Amino acid sequence: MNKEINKSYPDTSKSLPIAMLRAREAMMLSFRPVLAKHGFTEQQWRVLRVLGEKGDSDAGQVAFDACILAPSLSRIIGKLEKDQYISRFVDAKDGRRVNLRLTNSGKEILNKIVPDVELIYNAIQKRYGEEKLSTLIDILGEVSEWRGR
Amino acid sequence: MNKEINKSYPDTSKSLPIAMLRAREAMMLSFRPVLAKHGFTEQQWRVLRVLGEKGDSDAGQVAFDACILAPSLSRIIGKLEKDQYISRFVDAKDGRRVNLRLTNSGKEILNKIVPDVELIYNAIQKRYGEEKLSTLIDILGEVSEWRGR
DNA sequence: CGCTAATATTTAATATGTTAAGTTTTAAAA
DNA sequence: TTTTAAAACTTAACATATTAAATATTAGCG
Repeated sequence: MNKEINKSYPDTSKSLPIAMLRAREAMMLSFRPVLAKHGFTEQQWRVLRVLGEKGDSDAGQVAFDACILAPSLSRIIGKLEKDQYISRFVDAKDGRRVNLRLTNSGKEILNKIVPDVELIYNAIQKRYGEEKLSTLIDILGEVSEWRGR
Repeated sequence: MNKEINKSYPDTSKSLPIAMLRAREAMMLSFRPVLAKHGFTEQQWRVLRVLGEKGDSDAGQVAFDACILAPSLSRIIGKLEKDQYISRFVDAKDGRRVNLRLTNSGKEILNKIVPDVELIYNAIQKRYGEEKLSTLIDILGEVSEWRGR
């Protein structure tokens, strides 16, 4: 009887945003404990990773790469700097920009965590196959280009 | 020169969690303003949608369907109830459970927002094609089954 | 039936997400 | 060059995310 009433509403199981949220959450349930073991949140970890991968970057670039909004990033780098994992200094050529750099301590912890994270990722890859995951990443990449209407 | 140093780190562009975050964010940039226009956040909207689709449900079910953790849901339904979009009452058979129901006001606003949201979704579908998006949702569904290690 | 474990939800504390407004610095126009 | 607009961050305010602990209720067991 409720079926009749609700027939007109769209099916959330076909909602792309929710589907992505669900899938992401399933994976993070594996990753988060590993990061927490080392005392980092998911977002703090993304900042460290991005700096490790791309080297010194300004805050705007890190925000984009780590997919974190500027206001959030400000707080996050504040804490990471306080804890001595990164250093922060204004750009010499453009006083508006803030450059970020991993400290030695930051590099060390990064090298310590990466293997644990890779372990999980490899398990996921073994479970679903490289091809399927590669297809997934490709389509996600395309959808990331969406710039509304 | 930085390339040498960073060669050992994994490539975030191949990180599934980040890829999903990015793609999701691209779509939400279109959806959020529509919801904001009606005074709802993304999460509040998911709760309304789920109740509209599945009818009366207990909080635990809504939490699962809307992919929102219980503590967050508690506050969200607190606000939605205060604003008269949903009603909340303890289950008659199990005093631990809280049942949620859309009010008439909630159904009205739902019917008002759904078309706007569908409009955007249709544009996305036209842009990428049903087949590709269907493939995407399928793979996301599989990955959602991950119960890691 | 009474005790203990398990469930469903809520509260609390800290961190991040989101939008708007504020600062400082740079770029561009008049 | 002076004024003005834009850019890059930061701060602020409110909402949500995450984990842990507290509450209340039900289920199971002896």
